[in-house]
Amino acid sequence: MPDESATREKLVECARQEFLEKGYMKASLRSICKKAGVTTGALYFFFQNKEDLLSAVVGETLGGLMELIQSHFSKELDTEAKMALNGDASEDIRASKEILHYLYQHYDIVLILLAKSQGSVYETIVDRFVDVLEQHYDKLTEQISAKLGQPKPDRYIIHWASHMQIDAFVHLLTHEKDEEKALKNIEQIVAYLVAGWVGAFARK
Amino acid sequence: MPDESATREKLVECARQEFLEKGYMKASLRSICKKAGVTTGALYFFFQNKEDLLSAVVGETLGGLMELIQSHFSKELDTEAKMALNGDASEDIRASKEILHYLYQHYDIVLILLAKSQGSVYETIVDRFVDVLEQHYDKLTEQISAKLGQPKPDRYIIHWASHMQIDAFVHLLTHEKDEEKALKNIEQIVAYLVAGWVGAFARK
Amino acid sequence: MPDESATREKLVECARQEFLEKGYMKASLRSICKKAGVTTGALYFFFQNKEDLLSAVVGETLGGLMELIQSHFSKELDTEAKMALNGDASEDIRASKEILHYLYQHYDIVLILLAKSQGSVYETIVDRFVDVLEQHYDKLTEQISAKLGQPKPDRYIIHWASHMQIDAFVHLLTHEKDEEKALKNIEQIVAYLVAGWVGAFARK
Amino acid sequence: MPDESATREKLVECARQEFLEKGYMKASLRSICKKAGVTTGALYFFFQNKEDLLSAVVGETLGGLMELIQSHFSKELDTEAKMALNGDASEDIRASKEILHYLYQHYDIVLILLAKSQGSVYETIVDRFVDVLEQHYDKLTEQISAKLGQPKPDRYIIHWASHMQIDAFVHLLTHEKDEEKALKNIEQIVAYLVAGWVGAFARK
DNA sequence: GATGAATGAGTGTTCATTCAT
DNA sequence: AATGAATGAACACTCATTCAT
Repeated sequence: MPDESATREKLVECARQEFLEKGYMKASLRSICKKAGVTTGALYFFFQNKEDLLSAVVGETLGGLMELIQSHFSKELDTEAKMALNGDASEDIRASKEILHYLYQHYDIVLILLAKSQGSVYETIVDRFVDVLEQHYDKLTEQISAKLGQPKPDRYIIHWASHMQIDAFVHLLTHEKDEEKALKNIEQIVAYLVAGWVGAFARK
Repeated sequence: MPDESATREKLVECARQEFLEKGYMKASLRSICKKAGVTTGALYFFFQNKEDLLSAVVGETLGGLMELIQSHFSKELDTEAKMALNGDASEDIRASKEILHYLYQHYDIVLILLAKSQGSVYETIVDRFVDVLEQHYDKLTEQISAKLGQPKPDRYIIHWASHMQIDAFVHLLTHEKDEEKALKNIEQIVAYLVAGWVGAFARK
Repeated sequence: MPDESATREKLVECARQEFLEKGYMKASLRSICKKAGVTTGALYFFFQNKEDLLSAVVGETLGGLMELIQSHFSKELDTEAKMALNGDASEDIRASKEILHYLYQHYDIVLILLAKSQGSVYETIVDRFVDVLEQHYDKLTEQISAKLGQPKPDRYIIHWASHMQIDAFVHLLTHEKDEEKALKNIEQIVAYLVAGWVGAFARK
Repeated sequence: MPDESATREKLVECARQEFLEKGYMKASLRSICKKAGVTTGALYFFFQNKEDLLSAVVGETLGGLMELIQSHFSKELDTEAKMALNGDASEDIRASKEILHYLYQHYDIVLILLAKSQGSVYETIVDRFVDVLEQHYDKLTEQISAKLGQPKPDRYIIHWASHMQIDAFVHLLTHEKDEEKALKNIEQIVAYLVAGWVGAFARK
């Protein structure tokens, strides 16, 4: 929004391609500039350094994604707990599809974030997503265990399951380029994960 | 086995440390040689290039691991199918623990393989593990679906679940340094995963 | 006098800080403009180049200093020669204090000139001060040697002693931030230097 | 002594020229390598960085000079004090000539050290020389003042006079390329400085 | 078996300066 | 009077790799 410079936009666009192709570390600023038809000096007029350029590529999308995830996983838990007890995964599926849609709308950038950002500040971004989910599931299992009169799953298993859920998105993205097919698959994945939670309670 | 040169071994050992510390891409051959107290020429006498050195570090352990996994997931499926139908996960747990034990015995190298090999041939190693599991589960679900008279889960969900299972190991390894604790956690994970399979069948 | 632009003044002010902090060579025009809140284009509207900017910072003060020195060392020499012969250094001390006061009033700029101008036209400024003194002492020693009937000190020693006198100011400035203390020290320095001249005559 | 590589020596030699010509900061490693007919990689095989290269150029000579100065100014002071009281500067002259000879034998390098090292670790090297002299003169004036029954000159004036003495060497070196002429001049300089000390005592 | 030396292309980054608007 | 954009050359430094000895 704030910037309308054509050169800047061309740089961001070429950087996106380069990061996607080679990953952050192997990406070459020279190569990006060459593609964009400018000199390195021009790049450094718009961006402070390599990492800042990555942020420019990724920032907006990341912000939106973070918001989306938080909005889904920071809601009132009561309804969700009840649905979970009834084995109703419809809400989970709806949320997952919404997120998935966002991911596919920003396909390249999300891929850079999740799989090509090694060596940058974003290399641990997955962990931050996991954190959000983990807090959500911590509270949710708390409620469910209270209602069931059964012990809550281990901290570790909650963390792990949150991780798995994020990994499920990553996997979809990296293995299925077509959004429609991905949307079909996500339903089954959610079914698997929901059933997994059942196992997590039963076991304990 | 084939090599008994002290220099070679020192190089491999120092390379292991360097790869573990910095990851494959950021690892410096110079730095490895310095630690080993030899010159780069010596390194290039024993190894063809950087990647070959990584193979020397990782090869044996990887081979053993591949064998172990294959031995577990290429057996006769009949018994396993029956156990699965009875909800008996004891065999799965036993197998998982055996693999986990192997992973912890070769902790550093496995970590390099699974989390520090980006930029090398091994960056897709996880996929090869997944392949083995996928083939196994493909056949297993075939049998189970036949016995249940229910449709088999999708190809994708089989692939994905296999991936999740491998990721579970990766997660354990990277989040839990202590083998004993990891062994406790794996039980719950297996419970979760087994329950997940149930969900995968039910859905379809 | 000639310029009243607020931007120009801000630039000169910020340049002064930067030059003082980093020295001429390491000073960055970018950094100066940033501090001043303008772009490099603005700087180049007012100044031709980096050196011209330094001149703007330093020019007026340098001019005043040059005048002051010249006014002190281009006077009639007769009286001074007589005082010197009587061992009376009071006039020298007075002059030195007046110059020193000027230096401390323009502390930053003088410091830039004397110690931070390497790489610019002013890196040899000390030599120009020395020239003035040298001419003065050349004539003065001429008179004194005539009156004493003793040979004049060597050209070199006259040049050197002039240099020492300038260096004395530089040293004071760089080692003593407080003007009052500097004023006390200068008396002893003058005593040292005057006595030195005696030695210069005696020797020859 | 320790190194006999022709390339290394050529690099050191070319670096000496470059540092002398442009000063440390403006010296370009590229340019040095070009002159030496090697690539930058070769330079970095022998030296850790730009500063290390400067050390290689300057180190030995600096070590020798430091020793020489220390050997002259760390001796027993008793004789010197007596000579000073008798106005006998012959020993001072002898020492100064010996040092001066050393300086002229290593003309280029000394010049680099004293006048071209700004931006490197050596930019404050003069201060270290001054320190040695200052300590020497502190003790010497102590003895002399005791014998004279007169107060010792100020700390500041001792520091300053030490500085002047070093500056005298710097001045000679930078203004007189011919050692023989320099040797003649030094006698008069010493006479001036010795007389100056007399003034320093008288004043106080 | 291993060294010491060297290559050559590459890295991200900074700089004073220019100029159309 | 000043901006925003861009140049182009330079910088110190690092890398995997090679090879004569």
